Amino acid sequence: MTLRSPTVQDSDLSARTKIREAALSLFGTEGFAVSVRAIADAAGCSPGLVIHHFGNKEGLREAVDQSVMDMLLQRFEGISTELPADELSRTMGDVFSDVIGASPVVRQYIRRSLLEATPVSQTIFDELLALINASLGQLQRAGGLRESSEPQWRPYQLLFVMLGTLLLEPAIQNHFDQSVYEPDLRRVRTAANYDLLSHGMFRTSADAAPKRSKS
Amino acid sequence: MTLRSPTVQDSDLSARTKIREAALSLFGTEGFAVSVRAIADAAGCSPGLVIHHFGNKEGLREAVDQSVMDMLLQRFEGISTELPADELSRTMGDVFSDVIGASPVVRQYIRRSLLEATPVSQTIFDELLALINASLGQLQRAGGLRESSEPQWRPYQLLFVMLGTLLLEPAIQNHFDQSVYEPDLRRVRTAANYDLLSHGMFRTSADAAPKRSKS
DNA sequence: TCGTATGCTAAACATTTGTTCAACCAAGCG
DNA sequence: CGCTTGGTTGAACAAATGTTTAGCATACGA
Repeated sequence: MTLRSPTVQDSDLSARTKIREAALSLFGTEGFAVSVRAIADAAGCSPGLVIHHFGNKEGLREAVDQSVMDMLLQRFEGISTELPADELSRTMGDVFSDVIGASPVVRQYIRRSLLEATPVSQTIFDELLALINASLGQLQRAGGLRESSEPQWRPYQLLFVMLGTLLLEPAIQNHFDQSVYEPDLRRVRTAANYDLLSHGMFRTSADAAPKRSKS
Repeated sequence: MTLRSPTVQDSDLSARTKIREAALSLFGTEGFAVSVRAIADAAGCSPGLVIHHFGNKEGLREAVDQSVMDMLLQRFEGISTELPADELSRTMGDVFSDVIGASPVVRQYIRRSLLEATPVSQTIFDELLALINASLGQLQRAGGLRESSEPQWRPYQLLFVMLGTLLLEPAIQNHFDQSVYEPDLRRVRTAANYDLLSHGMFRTSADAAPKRSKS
């Protein structure tokens, strides 16, 4: 503890990081109930070192949460919502898919976090919602949104469509040969989402018989 | 325990059921890592009895899974997809919300199951997908669906919209005063979903300037 | 009535859990 | 060189875990 730069938490060189990443992976696949010994094995060190670095198991969880959050927030920084409206609505899904779905390990961890009521899950959720609301707001101002009697649910609907594949990935994956996060599949999914968000999927009577008189 | 009908597995009267329901609740809230002793306490019996009735902890999990599946499949039986097309598209969300979201305990258990890769989760998912595909097929035949270049993703999109609130309930709930599964909120959500599925939410250039020439 | 199967418990068992502790090693520095 | 400091380990510990076992009560059939 003699010379540490006051900018970040501490020396994040080798073993500490390796433990944290092993924990990220194992928490995601096995849940928080996974043993410290299993994490230590995966990191190639002794169980004692895990405790030495993170105080206790809960401290390790907080460190993992923090690292995931940092990564996500940093990626969010790079997203500009200052795009032309039609561009924005078309690329929103792509950006989301990139930011959230990049690494399988992170995907799994986020998935597991989102259904428990941990602080990090709430933060991720709120952050995503804020991003969506910013985009929707800009779209609204640019006249890129249909009017609706119940607009309050739109951010959530958008979130559902964009997070659906992430949340249900384990079940969905069984219906596909290649990973549903392959670039190819992601592209057609984004296109399908854009189509849904632009026109819906039900054909209404107004659509079926396109007349001029009905608004 | 004198007269038991040989139709079902065994005497399902009191203690066994109480253990199973306690496990259903605790698995949902705490995860499968919850201790047998905690389950026994919640059921008001000894830990030994849990093992006596279900063999081991894994057997208890299977029994809980089975009971949830039975309940869901039984409710699915009651759903008729033989409705007029416009009626079907309008009530689909309601039915789903009723069937899946009825009990908070079951909701939480399903949520936890769907994110993990257990057999029961796959069955629930496939069952939901089959139900949706049946509805979509009927809608398609009745001409109630828009044509799309990527129709393969529609069942999943529908699933995402309908399951989104269930999957993200813990995070969403923090943004609302009353339960998001209150009848009132469920109604406006269903309406909002119907609106989204019917018309989308983005205003396309075709919408903005309604001309006759463009297909 | 006896015998016996069943629902159930309390205590004990072996294993696994998170955590602690004493010691060791390597590196930096006087 | 000696001395300190921090990363690291292996063994140990207390608590919690899933499970087993012996025994108890009760109810039913013979």
